Amino acid sequence: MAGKQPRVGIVDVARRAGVSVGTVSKALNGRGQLRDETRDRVRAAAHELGFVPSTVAASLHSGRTFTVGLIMTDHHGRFSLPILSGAEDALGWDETLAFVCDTRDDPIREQHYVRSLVRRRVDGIIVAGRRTEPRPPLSSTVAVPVVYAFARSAALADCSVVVDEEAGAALAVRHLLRTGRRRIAHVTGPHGHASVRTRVEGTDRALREAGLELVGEPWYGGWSEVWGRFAAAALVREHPDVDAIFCGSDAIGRGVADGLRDSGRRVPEDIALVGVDNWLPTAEGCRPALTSVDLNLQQVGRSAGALLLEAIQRGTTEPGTHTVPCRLVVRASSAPAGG
Amino acid sequence: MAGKQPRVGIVDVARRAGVSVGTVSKALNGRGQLRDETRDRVRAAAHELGFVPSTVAASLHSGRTFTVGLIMTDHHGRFSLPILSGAEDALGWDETLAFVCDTRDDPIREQHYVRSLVRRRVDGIIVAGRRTEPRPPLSSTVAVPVVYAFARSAALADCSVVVDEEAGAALAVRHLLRTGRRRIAHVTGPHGHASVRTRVEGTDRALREAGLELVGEPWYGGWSEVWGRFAAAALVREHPDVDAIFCGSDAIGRGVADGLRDSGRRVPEDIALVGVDNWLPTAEGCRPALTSVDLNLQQVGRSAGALLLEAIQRGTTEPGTHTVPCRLVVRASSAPAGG
DNA sequence: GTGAAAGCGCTAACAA
DNA sequence: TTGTTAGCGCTTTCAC
Repeated sequence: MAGKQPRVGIVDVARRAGVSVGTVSKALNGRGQLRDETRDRVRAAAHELGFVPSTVAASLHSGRTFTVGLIMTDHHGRFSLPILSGAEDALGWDETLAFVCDTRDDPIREQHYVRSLVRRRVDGIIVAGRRTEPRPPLSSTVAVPVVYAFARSAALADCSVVVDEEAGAALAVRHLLRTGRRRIAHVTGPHGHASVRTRVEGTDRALREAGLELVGEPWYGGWSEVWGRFAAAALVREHPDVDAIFCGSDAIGRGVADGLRDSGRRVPEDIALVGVDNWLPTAEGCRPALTSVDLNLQQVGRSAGALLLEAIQRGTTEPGTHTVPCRLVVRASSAPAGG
Repeated sequence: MAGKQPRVGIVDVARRAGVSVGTVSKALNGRGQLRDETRDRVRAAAHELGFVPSTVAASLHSGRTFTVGLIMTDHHGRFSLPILSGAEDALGWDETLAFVCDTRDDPIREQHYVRSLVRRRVDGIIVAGRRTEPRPPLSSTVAVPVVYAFARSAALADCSVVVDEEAGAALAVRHLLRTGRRRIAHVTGPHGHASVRTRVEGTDRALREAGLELVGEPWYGGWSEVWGRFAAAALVREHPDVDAIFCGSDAIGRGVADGLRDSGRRVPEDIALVGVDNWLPTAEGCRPALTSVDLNLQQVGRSAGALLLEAIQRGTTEPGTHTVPCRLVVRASSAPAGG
């Protein structure tokens, strides 16, 4: 449909309403002093003509486009979509629209996108990471406010919003302790990942605070279910008395659940489980449903959006790393042993 | 960082290079006839000043923004992100950027987004569905080309790109037949879903072509693993001689796999399994890994992008429903019984 | 209360 | 080969 019929512009509306373009502008934007009658007449004319004002023209004048860029690096959007959704909440989804750019892990592509965004005069950029290691900042020549979300910028003066994973891990462990578990093990992802190390720290701290320590060493491996299954089997062989396992991700947790069942252990009766991510397809598909640490990504997005908005309005970002807490979502996998 | 230092514009470059703005424009866009020396001098000046041309100003003049809108209705992006990625390929990701709008299933919100997109003068809009039932078209007053992807528009004259799910189902069934299965059952989602009915048709057709028919009736239920587990148990009780199950989704397939194992059946030795979606977390997490019908969503996006591009350039869309074939991804769950 | 006119940053037709 | 100028569609002083 449609396409080439010449668009109706403000002058058409003006002609139709029998006023000047200036008046139309004022009428439609509710600015200036106009007689009600005039305002109504203009509105009517605009409506009849199906006039849709062009923000690109307005932007040219105001310097603001009410547009932001979202650089994402996780093609599936598991992290970046919740962040986008939160950012929209903060920026006003009915005001500000987001260009979504999937870098596909290509730095060249990322650079292109950034240039593209700046050329389009976005008001700001949110850079959403997929891993939590600090990431190289965008070229400092980008004359637009930037907020990093989930993965902070390696430049500490940049504005970043991250998840408090250390506290999240502690949350999980304290929950297990509260439900009566004492012999807690930890099966997690690759030692090379910052997330993994941070979560180990949180785990250790919570246990230490309770005068306990981890059963065995953390089991480092991959993020996959396969790894979880394997680790579970090995773990119960090595530590038959373990009564809870904190898993570094929901996928691992799910694998562990299956592995335990294969080994003849019941979840949660014999062994309680907690995962991380609260990714519904996995956590809820798990048997039994998996208690999980939610990373609050939407909240990360909201904070990032709010900080960006401030930066846009004040002209400068609140520098430093801002932290969002985790949230525990309790499901069947961690019911008290006595329950 | 940055923010308020007055932006460098084309006039600054002109002054710096000692030429007029027209010359700068020509030099930077490679248009007109310029001495090489001049062109270089301008480029140098632009570079030194960190000049980034504003596409918003250019758009005002050209009428094109090199920008499209992507309306999505699946918050997690499982369908729309691959579509976006394909669309970018077709539209040229380095040329055209996409505003991504998650309607959150709210028609009001959708309408707002559409108005917002039109105000921003996007060159076109892609509407990505989450289910395959024809969806209500955008208001016909939208004076911008629109292509519907995955879910076609209820208005047949609109331009839509959909997946050939009927053929996809037939593909799955023929694969099972080819690997020596004869007693094939079908466990699928809610009968109310168009996808479900279409896949049943494809299943029936492929069986009929082989002179066979479905074992029992299709098992309609939900899209969940829970349903798959339940159905598997009931199915083997009712039809102990079944040797293959075509599942309406990977989640169902995974549930079925678990249910069969619980019932003491081996996959694929006793019973082969095929799912739909080829969603890696599920298909590859499945034990054994699940053979699956890939919906080729990226290809859907590519087609949608290409059609949109044509529409933008020619000023009108290729009307009608365009179809993209499925693709079978073979994994362990459907290995020949004899293998 | 309303209109006229000067831009916003860039492009392109026309002059020089 | 380069400069001048008239817009693109809108906002906003400043006159009337």
